[in-house]
Amino acid sequence: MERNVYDILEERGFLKQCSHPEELRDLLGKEKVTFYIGFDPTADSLHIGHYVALMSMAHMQRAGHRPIALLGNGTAFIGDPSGKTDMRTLMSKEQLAYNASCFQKQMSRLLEFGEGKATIVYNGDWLYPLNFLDFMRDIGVYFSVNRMLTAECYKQRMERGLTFFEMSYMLMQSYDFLELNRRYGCVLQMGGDDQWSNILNGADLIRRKEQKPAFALTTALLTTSDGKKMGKTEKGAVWLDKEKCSVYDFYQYWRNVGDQDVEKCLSLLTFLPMDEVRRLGSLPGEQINEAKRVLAYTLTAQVHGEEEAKAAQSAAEALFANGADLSGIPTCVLSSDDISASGLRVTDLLVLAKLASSKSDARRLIEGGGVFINDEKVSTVSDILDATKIERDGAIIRKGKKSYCRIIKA
RNA sequence: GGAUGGGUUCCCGAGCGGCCAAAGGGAGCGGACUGUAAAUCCGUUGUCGCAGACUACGAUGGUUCGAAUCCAUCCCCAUCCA
Repeated sequence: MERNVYDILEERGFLKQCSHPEELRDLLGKEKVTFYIGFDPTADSLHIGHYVALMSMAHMQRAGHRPIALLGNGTAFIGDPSGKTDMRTLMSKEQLAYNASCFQKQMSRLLEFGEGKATIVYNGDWLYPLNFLDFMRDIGVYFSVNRMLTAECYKQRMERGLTFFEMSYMLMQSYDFLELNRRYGCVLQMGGDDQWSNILNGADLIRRKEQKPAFALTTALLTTSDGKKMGKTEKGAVWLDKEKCSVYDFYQYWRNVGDQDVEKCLSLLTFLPMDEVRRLGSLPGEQINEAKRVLAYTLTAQVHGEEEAKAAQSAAEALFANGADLSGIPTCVLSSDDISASGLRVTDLLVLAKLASSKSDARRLIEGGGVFINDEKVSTVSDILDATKIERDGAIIRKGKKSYCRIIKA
């Protein structure tokens, strides 16, 4: 008898809250369960926060259950308000459709799609045609405002203000669950712990309206040991798309996680057996770097493939431990226009290499002594790179200790 | 709809006619120290070839030699009343 996936999720630290733990565990142990997680396609790539959710889906699928990835092109049309303070930006249906297709591509690396396997659905399919009055009569009546306001997530919002839309977001998400229950016999919704009340209410809706069992389960959010959100870089989120976050940067991000966070990352983001995870996580002192290498390599390989991961790893070894292969580090190819426009001034090159956000920024970096070319410190702001250095293998320009870019002539 | 208080740089938050590119904190970046970690200390954080100029304090106009600071209109937000 295989292990119950519920126990696996629990052991790996995914489990946060569950509406009916015993009942759900039993169910997962005895039959193929259809479940779903929703994703709002508000960007053209998934980021690492989504990845935890994908991992939980993958574990479920490996245990024989059937995942549905719901793409919220309907809900995202208005914008998800939870936790956001900034204005929700309105997105066109076309943009949402494009984003959704990007999501789908990235998901297929971890989930197996096909007949009887994982499926992708779009909630716009049923939300766009929805009639407001019907919806209120059929669904709205099941939601008590009093009860909603006692929910923790709304309590916090009460201080800053709450719009009617935010209240109804829960109804829409609950309705999604109901719709999936009817269409696909979906009985479980999973998601990040911040989604708890939305998910729970969906399950309740099914139980009340359909008189059928439905379950809610939330998984841990990726946070650092001091409770901050993980997956942020200077450029924003850690994206899964290598155009938005280079493989090298991706690798480096994990290579540099805090000591306290390695074990958690290994267990949530990789499939390594737990005793190995625990062994790596408890390595003392400097040896913990071994765990970080494993994490960085394994996760990069999962997301970008073995080849890319190897390149990133050897580039990292090359730069930090004087290895040889530099092919994997980010490279900036200069056209002859770039060369004449920049005059090969180091400040301009830093901008071209995306190591500095502006020339002013570049200047500050140089003044602060943080810029090196082929390991020689750039001492003055007005420095110009010798044109012969970008021939052949090019010049390695470095910002600080960890950011590199190879400058090479086209 | 009415009353009151607000909208400031990445975030929080001071400033309330010139000394403001704007205090302080957070976060980021760089340096030192290290283990490509954390903590700590130092520097830095609008743009442009630096001095200097330009663009910025919800939006648009106005008053002033001079506005983030005063006035008008508008838009948004919070609290209370309906």
